[in-house]
Amino acid sequence: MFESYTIKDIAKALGLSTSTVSRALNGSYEIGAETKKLVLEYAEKVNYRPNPIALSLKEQKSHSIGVVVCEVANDYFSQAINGIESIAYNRGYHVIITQTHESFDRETANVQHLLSRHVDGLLVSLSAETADTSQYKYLHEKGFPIVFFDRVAPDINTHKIIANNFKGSFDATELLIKEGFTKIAHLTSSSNLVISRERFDGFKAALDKYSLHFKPGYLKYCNHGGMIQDEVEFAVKELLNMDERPDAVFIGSDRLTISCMHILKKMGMKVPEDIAIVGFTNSDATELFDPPLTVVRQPAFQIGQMATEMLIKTIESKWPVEEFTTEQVETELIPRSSSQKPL
Amino acid sequence: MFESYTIKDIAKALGLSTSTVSRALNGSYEIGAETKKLVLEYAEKVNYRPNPIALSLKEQKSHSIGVVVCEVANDYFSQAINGIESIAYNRGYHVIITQTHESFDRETANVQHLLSRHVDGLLVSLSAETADTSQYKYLHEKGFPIVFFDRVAPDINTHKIIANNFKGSFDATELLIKEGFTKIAHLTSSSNLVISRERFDGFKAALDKYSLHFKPGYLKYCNHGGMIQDEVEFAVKELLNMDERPDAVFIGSDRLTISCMHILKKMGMKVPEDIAIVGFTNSDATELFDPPLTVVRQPAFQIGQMATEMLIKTIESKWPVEEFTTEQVETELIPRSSSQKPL
DNA sequence: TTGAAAGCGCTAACAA
DNA sequence: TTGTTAGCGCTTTCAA
Repeated sequence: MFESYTIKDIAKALGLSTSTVSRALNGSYEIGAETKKLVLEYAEKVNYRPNPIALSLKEQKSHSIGVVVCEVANDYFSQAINGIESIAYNRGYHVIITQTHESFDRETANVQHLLSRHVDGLLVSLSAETADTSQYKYLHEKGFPIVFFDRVAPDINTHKIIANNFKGSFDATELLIKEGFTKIAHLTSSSNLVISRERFDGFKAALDKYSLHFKPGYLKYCNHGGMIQDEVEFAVKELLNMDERPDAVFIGSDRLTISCMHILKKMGMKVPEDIAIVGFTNSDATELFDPPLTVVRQPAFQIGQMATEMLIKTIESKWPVEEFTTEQVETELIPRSSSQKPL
Repeated sequence: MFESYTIKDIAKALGLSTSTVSRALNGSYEIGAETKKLVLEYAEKVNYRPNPIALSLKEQKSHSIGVVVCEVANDYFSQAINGIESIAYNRGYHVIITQTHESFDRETANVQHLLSRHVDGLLVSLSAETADTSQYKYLHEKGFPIVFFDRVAPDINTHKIIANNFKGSFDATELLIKEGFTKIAHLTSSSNLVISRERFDGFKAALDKYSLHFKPGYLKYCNHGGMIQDEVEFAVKELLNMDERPDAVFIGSDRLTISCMHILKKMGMKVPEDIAIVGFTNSDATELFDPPLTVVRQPAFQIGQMATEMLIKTIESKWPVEEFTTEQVETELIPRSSSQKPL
């Protein structure tokens, strides 16, 4: 084990009491300038580092924040985590990341685990399976700091930060319509998720604006968020086997977009000739795809940063926080060939 | 703050002493069956969770492991972290992730930060900039558990886990040679990294086997690991502007592979017509590229798992660990069109 | 079989 | 200005 100096060691070495040393180290007023200098210099010399565990025990705070996401190996989330980490690091918090793999049970277990670790707050993006948010509601009512990002809980009035999913979807769908596509399907994540609802609404609104009839069969949910490959494949095939096969599909999630492209490729379908594609994704490799993919991109890094700032502010608030805000950030539509109407 | 029951609460409620409760909870022998049952039932009822911070303070262990990687938003590392998390979670450790962004200074700060947090051990993959590994050497000599993965420190005799970079590179290069390419360049990460050396050696060995002359100008290092876009662009352009322009390039890292593809696309170069490509990358979207990319893939998830298992074993060893192993895992070459000789 | 008490590193109320 | 002491939650020796 790697050990370091304690306040006690310093006290002993200098012939002082631990409280004096503590005071010197913490820049208290009630301390002699001489003593203070002495302690500080010695502490510097032996490279003294306060033991955060002891501090945590004392202060009843762990200086850590728990993160609940479906997966790290997902461009959106890895970028968001990057943002989370950048803020937390500077503010002296450490970040404990847990993955749900889109399972509600795993999510519950993770939250329990994080609580038992006494995290000071939670940054959560719900799993695709999660329909029941009562555990969060309970915590929130007890005054425990929680910030939701991306996949938020609709029925909990706490801080939230989300992309403008409606507009992102509207714009993407409108792009397809303006290109001349009329039979536009929508492949999306779990119907449990608010983002799925919002993205559908944006999609539907664009259809309505151009008086295109919405065909219920053109809407496909993947309730496991695409974690089960068969689920996506089944949905895509159903779409392609319809009597009136869609000529374009707007996809509502990162994982689904990439999965769908794999499936289409495997089936030998040509994009955009056989079917045009626009999808939500934060992968920066989509420009290199065949064809280059038209995407809706979210500012994941900033979302992570904002969520973390909000959370830390809530954690450190002297007063119980009663006012909660929902921040919305804009998405970016990047038009490329996958959404172009073939001549 | 969200609070939970303590051993003291239970003791008070049951009219017992804290030590008795502690014994009951820990399945000690020296306890009456009745009392034990009573305590256990009550603990269950109130959903008692031991305070890990108090435990850490007592045991002088934090039950956390520190991870040092260059970036989370990188397919190789996000997959490795996934593996790390999967093991750590089950073994009751939590994982603190830090990112170096390929900077040595940031790496040093991260290690200090992790140590001040009293992590029980370190899982590290060096930054591209890191030439000086003395901080690790110092810790290792003090008996502090460290496991290196992927980007290992050559001069420290501790546990390491790496891919068979030599063979991965040899196979990739051989594939290009067998296809008929003769002017093969090598674009790789920092010359500080052992993996760069190993990958170069594999590359060179394949050249030698087929009696192809190695042209020093065909070797390009990116000492910032591709974090600086200009650095990659400069290297690629130099390669393309050579009198005897290479007809293929073997790329030694994930980030570089994707960057290089972006640059070639921007320059309007055709792959593999103008230049063929094989690259190390763990992205699962490369199949969708134009053209589909021939890649060397590492079992990142397993590497993360193995490294974590080794680390936890070292941490929990009763005896000072003296024997260190270097585990090697095989890479996978996935041939696709980017390495095919045009007819 | 159970309880009292000390101690892990630190802070802070209280005393001097 | 400095020291003494208690206490954060828990384990563990020692005593009963």
